[in-house]
Amino acid sequence: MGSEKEFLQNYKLSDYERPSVTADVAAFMVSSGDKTDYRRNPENKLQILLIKRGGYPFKDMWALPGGFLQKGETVEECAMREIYEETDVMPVSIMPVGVFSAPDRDPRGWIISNAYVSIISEESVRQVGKDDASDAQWFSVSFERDGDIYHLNLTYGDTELKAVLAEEKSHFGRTEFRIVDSGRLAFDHASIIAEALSALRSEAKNYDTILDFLPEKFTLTAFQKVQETIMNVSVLPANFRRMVSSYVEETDEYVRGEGHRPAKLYRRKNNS
Amino acid sequence: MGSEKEFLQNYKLSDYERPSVTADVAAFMVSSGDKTDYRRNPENKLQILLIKRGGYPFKDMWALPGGFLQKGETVEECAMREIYEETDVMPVSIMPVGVFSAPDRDPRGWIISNAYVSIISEESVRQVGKDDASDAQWFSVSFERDGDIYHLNLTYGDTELKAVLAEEKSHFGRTEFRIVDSGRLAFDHASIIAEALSALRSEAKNYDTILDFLPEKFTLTAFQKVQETIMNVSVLPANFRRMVSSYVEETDEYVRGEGHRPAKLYRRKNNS
DNA sequence: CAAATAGTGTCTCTAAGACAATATCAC
DNA sequence: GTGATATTGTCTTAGAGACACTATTTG
Repeated sequence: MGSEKEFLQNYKLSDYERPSVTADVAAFMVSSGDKTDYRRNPENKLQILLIKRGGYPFKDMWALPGGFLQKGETVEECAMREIYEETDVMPVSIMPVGVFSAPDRDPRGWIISNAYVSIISEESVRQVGKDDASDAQWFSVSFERDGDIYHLNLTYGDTELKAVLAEEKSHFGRTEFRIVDSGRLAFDHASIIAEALSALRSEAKNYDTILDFLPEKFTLTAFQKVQETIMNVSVLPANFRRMVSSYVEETDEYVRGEGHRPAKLYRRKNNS
Repeated sequence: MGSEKEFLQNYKLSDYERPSVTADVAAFMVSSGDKTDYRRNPENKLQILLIKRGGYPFKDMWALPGGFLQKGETVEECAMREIYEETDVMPVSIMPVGVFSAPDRDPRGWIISNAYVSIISEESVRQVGKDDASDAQWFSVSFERDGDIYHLNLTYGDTELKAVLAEEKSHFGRTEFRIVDSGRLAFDHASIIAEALSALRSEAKNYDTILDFLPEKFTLTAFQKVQETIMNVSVLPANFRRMVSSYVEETDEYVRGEGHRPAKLYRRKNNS
């Protein structure tokens, strides 16, 4: 053991070239739209946080929030820090999507990206407030399959980003995507977003994952709408209630004044 | 666009310190043990490939195969290359497990590891042949839960590595493990192996994943034994057959001379 | 024949899907 | 009352688990 100490004292990491390492985060939120009818419930939208790039390369194009790994932090911490810096919200949960390390993926040089999905509850963002002049904006997401081709459409106000991707390979329940048209998204971020969505959808079968999107107290209909928005499916309310019954517990509060029967508020049951 | 070109010509990645990046691979194989009884089928064992370290740090301790990312390759390619260099076998499939980037995980300095699970079919390794004097050996794996504590036991001949881990947090179907006792495994590899096993088990519910462990032609009993070995469960043969029936198709060959009714060989059906 | 595995048929049980019916509110 | 959502109950169906039974081989 003495000689291991000795070895380490003299050790110098060799001068092989090293890559720069970044963490990029696809941060998703499910937002309830505005009420159009006093008694009809609003539609939900899946949204993703994008940042308008201020400098080269890809100046004025939209990109995922992210940044370089700093010494002394883990990659997860870096990812959480980037989201916190952009939104003032600490994400509830974060999930690795994959490593993007194609040698030519960044025109500035050898930079590999660790991609994460993060889930942010609408309530926390609402409290912080959105700045319309900011370079960080929430885009509505649609991701549709059309044969072997996938269309990823991201919209915020008049800004529409339309990326086209092709299914590359599918392994372990997740799919890799090749960019056909990056649709004004910076770097390879179109494929990162596609894989992040694919990962999110395959996880969203798990009700615990969905619960991370919700505030502390919620109605079962809100719970259901969030899952339907993420998964892009629909379930009969009666069956949904039965299936989540072991994940939630009643409170004695109700949501009133909605123009229809008030809904009981539930909270997450934190058992197994 | 002219000015982006100009920007890139003058761009130099800033002199922030960069980490070294490695890929480490938990390569698993399911081996059929030796026959003890002329008519009884042999037991199966789940095995993992470990390398005895020749130099410091952790000299003479066992570690996962892995190595530094080289310029011009992706992290996946690096992981596959490392396995190929150690076994002469190109893995059928490879799955990301996570990024291990705790600042103090490697005494040599700032080195982050991208961990992968890889699945190797016994047949391909048999053909290449094993070298008993080699520093690369297949260890039998047992990973048992005991309350909040997990015991990871790896054995090869007289060599027994006994690591103890604690469940750190469980998110998205996967669990993170904190090392209580590394059991003579180098670096943080005990926790990488634990997480790799946890990831493998959660994927092994998918029959396609299991099929990657098998040779081209196999009996349904072999198929079942491999799944039972990985998942550490048991299923009634009748039900297993029914459940995999859509994944396989018959050949007209049989395995004879086993002291009991010959089993039909099947092959993977490559549909949907 | 004995011992072992290979393979088939069928009953049961459970969880998900379908759907009908009732409850309760704001206007 | 009307129109909307909230909530409950029950029938149906698909798939997994249990288990009894038959088939086929080698020593």
